Amino acid sequence: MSNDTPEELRLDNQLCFPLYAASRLITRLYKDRLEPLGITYPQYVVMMILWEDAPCAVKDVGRRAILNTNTLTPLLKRLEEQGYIRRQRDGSDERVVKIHLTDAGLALRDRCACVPWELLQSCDVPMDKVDELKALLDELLPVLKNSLDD
Amino acid sequence: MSNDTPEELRLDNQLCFPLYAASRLITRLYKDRLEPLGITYPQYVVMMILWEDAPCAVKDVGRRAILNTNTLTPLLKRLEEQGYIRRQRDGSDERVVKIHLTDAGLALRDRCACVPWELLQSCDVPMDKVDELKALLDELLPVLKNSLDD
DNA sequence: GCAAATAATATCGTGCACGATATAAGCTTG
DNA sequence: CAAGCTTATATCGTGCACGATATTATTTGC
Repeated sequence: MSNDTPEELRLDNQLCFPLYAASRLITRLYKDRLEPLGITYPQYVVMMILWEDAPCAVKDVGRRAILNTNTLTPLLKRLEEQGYIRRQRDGSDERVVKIHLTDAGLALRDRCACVPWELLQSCDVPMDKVDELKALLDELLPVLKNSLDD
Repeated sequence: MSNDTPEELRLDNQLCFPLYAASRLITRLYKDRLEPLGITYPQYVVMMILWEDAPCAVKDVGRRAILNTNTLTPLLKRLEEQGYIRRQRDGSDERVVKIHLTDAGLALRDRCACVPWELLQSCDVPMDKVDELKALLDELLPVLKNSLDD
């Protein structure tokens, strides 16, 4: 019996599926290393942004992480409960909530320093492939952002 | 004031972040085209598997989609409510739930046929880059699966 | 045959992700 | 300076994702 599914609807021919699957698998890999620190992968992304830019408005965190406040507000509240950040209204513009790093939040950076390296070690994927993949994704990302603005 | 964040913790140096971001952006792109059909992107992935393999045990859908029953069971129930599939215990092994396509489920395939092509058109990303990216991801995926089994 | 191990689904709890809507502060323009 | 527009954040509802655990059916070893 032949299968009439057209080629373009076969799972193995999709670009999006391996992207979607790889993203989830990597999040699982991170979990083992981030769970002892009490944070999730999306929280880790937000912390990376804050380690570079804090103090930083919620809006600016969202712009870099490509996340809206409906995702960020509860996530930031959880980070605040953990004691890693402080949320504080900006005096000069009361609409803005600025995110500040606490001492624990800054200290967390040192405890995370080995995570990216350890992760690369754990799955032996060749370094040149990683670089190639990253270059392609960095090219794709702005294109995707643009087509969502239309 | 200098920023002491080590290079490997900078967001722009991560491989995983653009993967995570691109995956989410693409899901948003799909949303516009799948919403009129009443399904989400993960449901679309499951339907692609069923168009190839139905009738098919939940376990086998999960193996291909890389999803466990805690995600699949509710997702499949929603597809059943929409009338696209039928869930039915296997007579020869009562543990197994086989997923069957309904007529509407099969008809949905034709209505989805243009989706992958339309999506590629909507964001003008060059075809050779897409192929390159897909090849790299198909190489990465098995490696990731392996390192999660350890 | 029957207890223990294994296998296939299901359920539960927590945390994203996101469209839609609400709220409140600031800005603008007549 | 007031009505209306814009901006920043928050809230709500739905649907993944997934670790942990429960449930029921089959298989395995004695």
